[in-house]
Amino acid sequence: MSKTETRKDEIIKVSAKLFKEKGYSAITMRDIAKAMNIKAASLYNHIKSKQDLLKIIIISIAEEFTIRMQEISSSESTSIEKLQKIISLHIDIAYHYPYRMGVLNNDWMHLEEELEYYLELRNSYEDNFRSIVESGIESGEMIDTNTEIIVFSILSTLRSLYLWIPKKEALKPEELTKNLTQVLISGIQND
Amino acid sequence: MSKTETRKDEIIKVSAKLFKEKGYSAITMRDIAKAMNIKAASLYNHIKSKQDLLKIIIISIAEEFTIRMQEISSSESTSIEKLQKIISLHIDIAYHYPYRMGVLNNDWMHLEEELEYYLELRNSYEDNFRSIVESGIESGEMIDTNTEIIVFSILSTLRSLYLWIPKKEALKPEELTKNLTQVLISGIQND
DNA sequence: GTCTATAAGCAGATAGAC
DNA sequence: GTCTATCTGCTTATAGAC
Repeated sequence: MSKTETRKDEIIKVSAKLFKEKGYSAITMRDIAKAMNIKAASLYNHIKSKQDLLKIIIISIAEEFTIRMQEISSSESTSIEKLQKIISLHIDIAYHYPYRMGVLNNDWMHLEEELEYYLELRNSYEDNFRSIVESGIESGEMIDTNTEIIVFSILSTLRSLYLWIPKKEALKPEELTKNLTQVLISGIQND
Repeated sequence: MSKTETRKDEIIKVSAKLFKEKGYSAITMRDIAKAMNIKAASLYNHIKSKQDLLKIIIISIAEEFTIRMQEISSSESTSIEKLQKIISLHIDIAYHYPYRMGVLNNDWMHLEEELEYYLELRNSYEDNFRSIVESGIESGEMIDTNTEIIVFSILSTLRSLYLWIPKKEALKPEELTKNLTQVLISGIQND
């Protein structure tokens, strides 16, 4: 990342925030321009198209998830430890890019040329996640229930973090990681 | 519910499916008409406006959630039992109205006149949920961790069920209820 | 209940001046 | 780098024929 924020970076930041709030389709180039106090035509001096904005916002973050998941997957750890690292990964990204996370979750289907590539990234991510859970069940670290339910349940929570993190400014990332790990892995019931 | 499905019911059903797939803003009246093999103008013989469709889809299901949550909240049960009933409630609605659930989750912000009412329903629902968890912690049934994290984590999973239920036709609702309850309440780690 | 025709406005994007 | 002016096509919705 360069030290100075370019005009293009600023446009991407503002767009991500607006897309997250109302969705890609509901936001117009005039909305983005207005939020930056310029005219819509001026945006095209910095970006190619509205679709170009969506691509930049989604693909960068999807690639980061996939790469870091690959690192976790191939690390020397127990399955439970890998799960803890996945939780940390999601919390880290949600803290840094809450708006992009929202766009990734809700507007990926509006990608045009990059849709197929995005789906490959997502499949790679989910396959790694599934393998980790399967290994955990085989090794006896995790309960022997339906793998898909475990993957679905944990991923649903992690993918929704972007909605929740900006609201609770009181909770530090370390605190959140600790508590969420406990809830997701050990459950909420007292023995 | 009447026995015969009216043309209006059919329009609502088709709209919910399309809205769920691409979002309210991305779907045009022409898209809905085309999916029904009629012209867009004909839709207006049955419904007032596009916004009217959104209102019907979202408010009906939001009211059902709030009413049934109220019943659970005021029932004579332990907190853990109430949580099990909430899980069943979400699975039940997600099985019956997967498309509406998607629209409720992702397009509520496009409600116009009914937005405030929707937010009241949602707040009522979440307040009841929070109270149940707080009671569970006080009574010692649940671990004494951050209430908001427990509420957020479970609700995130339950609200995403609509994405997942149509995919796994093999899993019966009873089976899903049993497994999901175990994962959400007891966790996934073996002792 | 569906159609054609059309109104009135808004969308993304470009050209060219400054 | 931003502006004004503008093109072209699409949007929701209505009027009125059948």
